[in-house]
Amino acid sequence: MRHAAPQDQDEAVAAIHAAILRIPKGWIATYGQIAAMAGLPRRARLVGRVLQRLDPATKIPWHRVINAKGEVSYSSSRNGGDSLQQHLLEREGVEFDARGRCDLRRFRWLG
DNA sequence: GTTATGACTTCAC
DNA sequence: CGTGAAGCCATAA
Repeated sequence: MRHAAPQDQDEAVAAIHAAILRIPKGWIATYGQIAAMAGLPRRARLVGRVLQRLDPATKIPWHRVINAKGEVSYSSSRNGGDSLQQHLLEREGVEFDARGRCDLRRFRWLG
């Protein structure tokens, strides 16, 4: 058989969603961390791609997912507001720097 | 088929 | 801590 896993990618996306949903409130996780706990060690980019393509009314706490720099990633065509994500995190107790960065070693979810 | 781009990561300077 | 370069993977043209 040539195709052993035709919808393998779909499972990966589902795993990413589950991992993000697993993040407790007031904590944050990086793309690489999410990818790793989802079983995708080298697919941090895939996580970002999934988050950009998910629905505007999703129940996924996408605002808890940030990059390795501890800052909220921004896109040219992101849907919604620019400071929305930071605002949501601040609401959950995450402190942000004046530059829009937070201390990863303090708020990063260990899993 | 190749080339370019992107909600990324990591190392080196 | 900032900037630059290389790496990895999926989507689009």
